[in-house]
Amino acid sequence: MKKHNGHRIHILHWCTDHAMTNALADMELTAAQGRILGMLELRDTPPCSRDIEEAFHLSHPTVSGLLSRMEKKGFIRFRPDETDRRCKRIYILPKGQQCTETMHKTVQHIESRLVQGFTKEERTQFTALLDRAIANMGADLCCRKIEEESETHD
Amino acid sequence: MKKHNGHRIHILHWCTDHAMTNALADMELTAAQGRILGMLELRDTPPCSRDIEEAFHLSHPTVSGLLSRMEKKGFIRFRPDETDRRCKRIYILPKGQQCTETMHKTVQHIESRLVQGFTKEERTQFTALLDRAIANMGADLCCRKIEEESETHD
DNA sequence: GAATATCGCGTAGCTTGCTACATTTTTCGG
DNA sequence: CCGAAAAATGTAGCAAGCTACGCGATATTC
Repeated sequence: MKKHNGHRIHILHWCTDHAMTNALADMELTAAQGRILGMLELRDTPPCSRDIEEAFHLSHPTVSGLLSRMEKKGFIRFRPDETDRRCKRIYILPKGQQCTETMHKTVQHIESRLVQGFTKEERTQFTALLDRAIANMGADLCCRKIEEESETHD
Repeated sequence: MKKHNGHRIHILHWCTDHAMTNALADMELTAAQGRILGMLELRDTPPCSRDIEEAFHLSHPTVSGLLSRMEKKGFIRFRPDETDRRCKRIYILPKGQQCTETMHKTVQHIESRLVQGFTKEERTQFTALLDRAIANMGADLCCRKIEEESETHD
């Protein structure tokens, strides 16, 4: 229908997200929750909500909701920080630990499927063009904070 | 943080959607509502919900919610079909009509910003690679229905 | 040391996406 | 012609994103 690159990105995002959702559904994990679990596993010190917000560029109510659902399902556990009584550190539980391997495999699987059939040069160029497009959108920093610049249309 | 193409697509989607949201905020329109409005304008015959679901690959409760909010804000109006009493046709109202021009300009603006600084060859290749990636994800048909094929990880 | 600012988190309430089920109307088969 | 299937919509309830506001704990400043 629409032949815009924006539309293509929309579809591609939909596909990868959907593939992730499907792959994790058996474990009662959603895509967003899986991503958090994968991050928890890589950390040596248990993070607090704030750390997750920054890592994924999400608002704190969003993270709060995700974590409480993950806690309810037994993937993680909260425990108050010993020195700073404001923050609750997030500990991954065995049930959560078990899912991380599948999670990482799924990410890899989707990654390889995305560029299936691409030559080495095409893969390099694909990544490079995506990065340049991101930079064009003013998000080379990391995404977030683009405001105040969409009024360039005469 | 993550160096996956999947992550890049995630960010890019976030950026384009955010840019659209910002550009339409003044008119009390959200990105999803704007897209629908843009489609309404191009049609000669007023569509029913079903048509919109198919055009954007959305579920009918999603479309239903979008439309009812758009109706509440005075962008559109429902009117029962004369022959088929099941479906309600969707008519764009003047207030909605006024927004479509800005909508289309915004889409164009984002499009050109995305590939800003790309040579003609790079633009062609970018589009081609995106299309191939979409086809790889099993969505060459249009997206949707990928199920039953994410278990290829040994 | 007390007042104030900042930080981490919680809750309320919104939009947009989904699935699953119900309802009504149309269509189709016997 | 009547009953069953299919089609269009509606409703309930959930996940994941957001902003705005509030509250308690820590930090800072005078």
